[in-house]
Amino acid sequence: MKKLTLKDVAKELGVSTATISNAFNRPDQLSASKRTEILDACKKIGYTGPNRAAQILRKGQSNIVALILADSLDYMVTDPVASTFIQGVSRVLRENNKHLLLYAGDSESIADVVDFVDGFICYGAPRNPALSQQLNQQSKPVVTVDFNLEGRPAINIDNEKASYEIAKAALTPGDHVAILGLRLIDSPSTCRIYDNPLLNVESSITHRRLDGYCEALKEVGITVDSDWIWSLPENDVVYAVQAAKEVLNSQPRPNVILCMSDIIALELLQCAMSMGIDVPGELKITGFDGIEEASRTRPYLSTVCQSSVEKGMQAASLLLSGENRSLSLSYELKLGETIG
Amino acid sequence: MKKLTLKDVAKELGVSTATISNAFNRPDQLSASKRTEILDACKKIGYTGPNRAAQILRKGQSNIVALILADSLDYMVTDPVASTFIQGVSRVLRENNKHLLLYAGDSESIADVVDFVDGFICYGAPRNPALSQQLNQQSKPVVTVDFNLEGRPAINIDNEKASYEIAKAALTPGDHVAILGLRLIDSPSTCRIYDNPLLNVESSITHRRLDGYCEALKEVGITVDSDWIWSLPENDVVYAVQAAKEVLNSQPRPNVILCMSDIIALELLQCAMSMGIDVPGELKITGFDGIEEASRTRPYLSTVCQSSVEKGMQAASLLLSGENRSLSLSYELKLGETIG
DNA sequence: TCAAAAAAGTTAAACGATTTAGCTTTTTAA
DNA sequence: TTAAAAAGCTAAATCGTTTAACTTTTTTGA
Repeated sequence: MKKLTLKDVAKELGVSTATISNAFNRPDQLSASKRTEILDACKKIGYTGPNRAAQILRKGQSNIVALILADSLDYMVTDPVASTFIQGVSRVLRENNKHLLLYAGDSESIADVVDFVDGFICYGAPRNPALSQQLNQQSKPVVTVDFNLEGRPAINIDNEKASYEIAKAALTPGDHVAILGLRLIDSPSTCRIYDNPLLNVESSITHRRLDGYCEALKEVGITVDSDWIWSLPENDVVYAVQAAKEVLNSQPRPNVILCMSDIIALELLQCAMSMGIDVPGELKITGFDGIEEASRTRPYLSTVCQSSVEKGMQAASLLLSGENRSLSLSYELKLGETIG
Repeated sequence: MKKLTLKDVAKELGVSTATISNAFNRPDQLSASKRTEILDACKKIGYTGPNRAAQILRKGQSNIVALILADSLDYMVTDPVASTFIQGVSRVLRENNKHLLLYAGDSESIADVVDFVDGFICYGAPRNPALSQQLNQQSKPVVTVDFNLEGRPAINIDNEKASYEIAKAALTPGDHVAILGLRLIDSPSTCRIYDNPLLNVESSITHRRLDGYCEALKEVGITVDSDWIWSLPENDVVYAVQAAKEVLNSQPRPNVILCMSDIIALELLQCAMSMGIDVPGELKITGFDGIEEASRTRPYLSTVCQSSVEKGMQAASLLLSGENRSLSLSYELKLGETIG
């Protein structure tokens, strides 16, 4: 049996399609009695309401929000920071009867969805820079997180300040310092910077973090050559392990390593311990993010805690509100046992 | 400036709308020369292709697949098992240019999306049983995972057999056994079964697992009273901690505890160790799932390993293929240090 | 009591495409 | 040379709603 349409129902009840439509969408447009009469009849004959596909076309509204994650979903979905972010987003969307479409930041284009979604939340700089452009050229609302898009509302913490502070807390004059960074250069594999040009992603948060570290280093009177800076292509355990081994086997071994994420820091910590290196005696480690696991290790990690759930909730709220203001969220320094 | 429509383009180029449409969708319907001419012109005037919302209505196809997760997204997105499943799904969808809509299993209804999605993947029994009914009544393709829906293709491992095997490996005649189960009864909080009626979710995998345990217990000649069986409402750390404390403080303390998930088992393990209980000397523990963390603990967990990524990939492939066959995936017993 | 205002419904034109059937024109086959 | 087949294109119907504009009926207030 074919699915009923609004037209069928109208014919059946001997009223116009507009009236049926109004019964569902605009109660003020008809008498209460007629409305309940219609709704009851619909239930009886098995009409569950206006077809959503048609509604989307006609109203130009789908109740679907696209969440553009920086990289392929493959990486992102299992990342603890990203997935708690998704958690926050989904919580608010749900409260507002919106639906969540996950979109990979390394996609070719947003053309596939831009016509029907109600808006975008963009989490991190999309791996494919074309997406940023496309996002900015289209007219649906966008909220960016950990990333900036000219003229669009953004949600961030002050990455530079936070990195400065955590670095400052870890550093002592004379330290030999290494930095394990994220996407600082454009390479698909983990590598030391050497003379590679820094990736110029517009207001990338990892560059902000680097700036913060450098500020602190300068203040303490330490210089770090670019070959003591690593760049991992993804915030993933695989790359973290590799980088950890590399840095710990480099001569002379650094006694402070600043990591741009907890994932990296934890892997480094584990690697160091398995090599019998004393943390924080011989090696101090700092992370970034404040994931749960970071407080369960022994010694527990020094890191910058930011609430991803909060970020997600704020992002979704901001998008739904339609306002165009940006938000700077708070963070918290957690000075743990890995810096003594 | 308003967005261009196919009609505008047709007028501009002096051809019919059908031709423009064909240029984008059915190359065989026009000459190659005309096609490139049209496509070039479109690029020039800034027409990016047919409006997707209109396409969805007209074609009845959106390239969107809804993934219904058992519970609220809030719980599910951060669950390691669920999120690796999502990873698998997203990988295959991406390869096929499909998009992923996340849908909560505790939603009121699927009416919001059923009209426009191309199909459903249902991961676990939806918290709201009405969804199962609605899923079965509608005509779009559905693939179920860790859960069965009459007449629909399903993907599972043999939960009963796997549980039987892991239990068998852990048990010795005379053991005092407890079971930490999942959603065995209908309660929003962690509780012992006592005389509560078992939840009768049609072919719930956790009941299968219980059956497997019981089979093994019977064979070894052990009986387990229902008050030594716990039921957690969610596979979440919070409930796991609570249950762990409860069971470890019960008198007489069991010396074997069978857990229906690794999350539960790991929390139990940690709790036991902090209480100074010797594992596996005084207490043997088994888990279920084979999450990564389970192999990183010391002693490492005995569990049933199943590949969630694989499950996700198979589910998506099956859905896209349109076939109606079910799949029984393989699993692997990992007999670790927690059972000695 | 009566004009004006408000309420309740209806009509018909969008929304922006796809697709079938049919009409020309060109190519092929005999 | 001509009939048949193929290619290329168009007109018009359709997908299932929403909504602006309009008509008719009811209510209101002076």
